[in-house]
Amino acid sequence: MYVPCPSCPLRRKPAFRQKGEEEVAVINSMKSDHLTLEAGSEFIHPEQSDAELYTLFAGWAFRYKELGDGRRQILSFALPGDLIGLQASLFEKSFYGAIALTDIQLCVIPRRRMLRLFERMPEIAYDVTWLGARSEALVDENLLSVGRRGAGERIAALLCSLYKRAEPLGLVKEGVLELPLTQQHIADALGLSLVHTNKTLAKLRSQGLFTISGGHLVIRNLRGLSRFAQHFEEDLAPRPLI
Amino acid sequence: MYVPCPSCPLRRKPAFRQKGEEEVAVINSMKSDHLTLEAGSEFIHPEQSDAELYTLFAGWAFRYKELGDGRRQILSFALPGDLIGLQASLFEKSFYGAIALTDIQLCVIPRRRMLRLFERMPEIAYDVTWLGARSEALVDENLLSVGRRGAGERIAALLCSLYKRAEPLGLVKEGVLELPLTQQHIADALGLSLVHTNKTLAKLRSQGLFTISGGHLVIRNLRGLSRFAQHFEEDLAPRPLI
DNA sequence: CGCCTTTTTGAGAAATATCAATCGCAGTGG
DNA sequence: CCACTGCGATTGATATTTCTCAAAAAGGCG
Repeated sequence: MYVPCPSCPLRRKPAFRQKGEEEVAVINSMKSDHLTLEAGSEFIHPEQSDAELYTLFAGWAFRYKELGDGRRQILSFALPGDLIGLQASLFEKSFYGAIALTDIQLCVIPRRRMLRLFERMPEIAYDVTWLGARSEALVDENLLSVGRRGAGERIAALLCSLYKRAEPLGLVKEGVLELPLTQQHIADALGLSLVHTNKTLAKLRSQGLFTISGGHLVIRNLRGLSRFAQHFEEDLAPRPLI
Repeated sequence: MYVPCPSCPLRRKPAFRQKGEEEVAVINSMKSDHLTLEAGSEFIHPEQSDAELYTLFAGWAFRYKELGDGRRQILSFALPGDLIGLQASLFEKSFYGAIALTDIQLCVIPRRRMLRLFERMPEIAYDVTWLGARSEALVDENLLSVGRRGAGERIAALLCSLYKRAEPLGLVKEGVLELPLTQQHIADALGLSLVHTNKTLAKLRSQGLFTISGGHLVIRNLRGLSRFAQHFEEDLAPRPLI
């Protein structure tokens, strides 16, 4: 399957800034491939030296780092429209790995074309930089969580954040968000152990702020959950889609 | 005091990539000011809507975020040559604050000139993006620390990282690095309490891997400290200086 | 049904936080 | 010179949080 950028359904979502035809055409010309990968595939490897730049077209993924003895930290989750691999494609080697959480589709922008892209269309270069900055903002927020929020607050903040990001992508249907995270993923993202994550999650659920089962998340009171988590950031929108 | 980019002493350090005259001239033309600020000054405020882009010319600074009730997380430390404020200058408002740790000097690049910069010199735009990605990499590494390393490892990793970054800037003299961090800063950066930071630091010191007193850090065994911290990242060098 | 992954539970151990002083030292005013 | 003040470092005692280990329960799937 190959989706040409001008007819990309993502581009029409409210989450994204509408672009002119010419710009979309240039983006399309940069795109070298459209990949389909199974859940669990690692498409950027730690230490990999020739990673490409990707836009996640469909599905969920995450970036992670790990220590020598196997301890793993998830750095950020990626949703459709997110750019993945900017660092990895800019540097000589990647300092992180990226794995598909669900089956995914990726638009590929070859790293070699990056500089040419900067020369050819400065607006797009600006947008790439913007998206890189947004990616850092996501990690910043995560670091705040892991460093300063308690276990319950961390989980609440993560759910809020994902929900707020998923909504303008049209991923929330009738109040239900399909969340492909296992409790292990949540623990890995929040710097918690699996067991503690499970117990804390149970406690939160029992307070009635949200429901989560079988991969379906329903937030009964987003305002209240945000307040509990002290999570007050809205997702920046509209944003560019490369 | 005003330092024109072509005669910038920083630019000659081994940490930085040497640039052509023309490029340096353009950078110089972008620079609108050279500020001198006292230690403790906050030069980017959380929520600020019109932050400029800065290059730290001299001194140390840090970026931070905080929760409503005052809990504070330091996101990253900035050393000379580092770009600060890319997110803040790209977005409508800043999601973090930035404060001078020591007396500092900043080169100012007005946010308004950013897009023009992208049009005028794609190589520089590429470098800005590169520096933004490096900034994210620093936060990634911090998040790994806070999420997965124990207190001792966190401190060791932080010291290693700062030392490895300071060295190519010529800030390490006869094995001694002047470290302007208070234990409270270390605690804020690592997601630890002040008391625990103090006790852990004392324990580490007693193991003889390093010495730290009166703001002077001497690492006796960088290899050993790195191994203990499981910190194996070298600072990327050479890198662009904007 | 049997096998695998994920979730859940219980119990005890370890790490880290909090509270409350005290100490050391540099600057400051008398 | 000395008392006084303020900030950062240090210490001891105690309270919480979070982790680890071990095992059982619950689903999903061929």
